[in-house]
Amino acid sequence: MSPTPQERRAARHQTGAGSDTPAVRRGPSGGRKKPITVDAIVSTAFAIVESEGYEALTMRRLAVALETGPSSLYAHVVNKEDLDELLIGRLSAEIDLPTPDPARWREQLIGVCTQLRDQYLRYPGISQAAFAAAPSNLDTLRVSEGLLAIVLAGGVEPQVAAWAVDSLTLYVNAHSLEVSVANSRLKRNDDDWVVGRDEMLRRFAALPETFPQTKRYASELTAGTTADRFHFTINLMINGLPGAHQEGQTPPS
Amino acid sequence: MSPTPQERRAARHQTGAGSDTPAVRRGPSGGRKKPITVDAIVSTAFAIVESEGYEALTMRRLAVALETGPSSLYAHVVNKEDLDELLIGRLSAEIDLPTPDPARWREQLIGVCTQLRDQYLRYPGISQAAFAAAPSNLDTLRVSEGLLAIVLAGGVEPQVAAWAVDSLTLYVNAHSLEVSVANSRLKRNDDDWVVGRDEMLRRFAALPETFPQTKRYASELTAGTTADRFHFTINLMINGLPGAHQEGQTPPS
DNA sequence: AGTAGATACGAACACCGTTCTACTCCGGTA
DNA sequence: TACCGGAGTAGAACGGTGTTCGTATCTACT
Repeated sequence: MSPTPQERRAARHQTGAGSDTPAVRRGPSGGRKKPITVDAIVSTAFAIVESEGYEALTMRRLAVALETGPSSLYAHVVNKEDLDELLIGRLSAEIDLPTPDPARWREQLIGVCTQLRDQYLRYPGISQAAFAAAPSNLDTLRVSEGLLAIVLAGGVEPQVAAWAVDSLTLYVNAHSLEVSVANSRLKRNDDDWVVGRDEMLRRFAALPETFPQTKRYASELTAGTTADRFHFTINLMINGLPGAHQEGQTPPS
Repeated sequence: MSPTPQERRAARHQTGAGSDTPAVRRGPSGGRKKPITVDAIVSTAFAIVESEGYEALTMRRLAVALETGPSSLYAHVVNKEDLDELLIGRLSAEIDLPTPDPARWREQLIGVCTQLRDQYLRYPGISQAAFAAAPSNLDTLRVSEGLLAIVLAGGVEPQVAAWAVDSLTLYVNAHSLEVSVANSRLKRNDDDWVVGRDEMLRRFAALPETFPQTKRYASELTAGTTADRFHFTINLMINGLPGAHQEGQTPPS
């Protein structure tokens, strides 16, 4: 009874929906107002990541926020890796997936990807955890299922659709991670990190003649916000999909 | 004279080609056969990453391999972060860039991306360092220049070309990182990590009815090697580029 | 010959994830 | 009612990390 953290983790994977014990309150609740639960741990972790970034999320920092010791966490969580999985699990659980509409499948796809990006950027650096997280998690699998359904609704061949979903999610992760580290770089300004676009243009202009294209198209290289680049790439991948309803054409009805 | 590591790093960025001091041999070479140089540090680091993975590359492990103490490294390298930058710098320096051929620009692009992936996978997990590395490094900038030249040779509009190069390199990094962590996962098998394709198929089949598409197309979802998926995505992005010579058509000559 | 400067390195600091062990308190049972 | 097993809570500690400080050593120039 009262499953160990290891058993909880196993239940979160594909081994069927684990029979949830009612979790009767046991043990000491001495000077403690609120007992430590997995949910409380995850919520506090999210608060830390949101305000201080993912790299500030340590077991000790988390324990302090919960007014306890680091070892107390291990009664509810297997690992830090396990905690990471819980985080991206809850994050994916809050993505809402539209019912696939064959006429609007491309924008639906963009919508879900944008949701994912927004969540990742809201909790800076958390996409690093998403890279390590197992795809066997039920919550992340739910998002994959939703994406796959949308692409299939677009009439894309199943094999292409399956791989495209993986490509898209991987790119969303990568983009979010890159933006997150760039943002955290310019916060701690001690590093010689190029900040503004004009500064970047000046550096490109000062480049030796070995970089002709970079010098020539410095303006294009530094143009656009991160959001612009995000939508550009997502569109690049989606438009490449040979769906039944191509190139924004409406179906023959 | 004898630039500090900070100055060396600054020279590696875009502040022109730093005047290289002849680096006359100074200091003690007591019981030491070979002096510690930046080059020796980087080479040893590569050897460690190649054989034990990026996560095994610690300052202490590196110091042991060089038969010295950890603090000795900081005379040549600013940071671990700086060491990472040196690593991906040398890695990019070994990419050979073809002279752009407008007739073969797509395969040239694939070739360079494949080279990058091979290097990243040869040193497992090093793509993590590539994410954090500043794009202002001269060696990485050389690769970007080469890629941009190829895409431009394909007749792609400059703005599209500039962004596409970024998208491509970001995806190559992400793919390599994902493959690396997956490989390192199945080495330390203590985790309940799904290994084989058949095991994955069985898990997908055991999924609840909430995952209809995933169950239906489990075969497609688990099909293909990582290399297959890599080339699929690269082609997806490249074929989406509206170049002058579209869809494998030969130019009108 | 002597000194200045560059190099090397041991010791230590603060922090990390994790484990071991003891302790406290509750619920069910005799 | 008394008790006792077990679940939840912590404190202390272990091995590991990146990094800094102070000091010792050796070379090259004055």
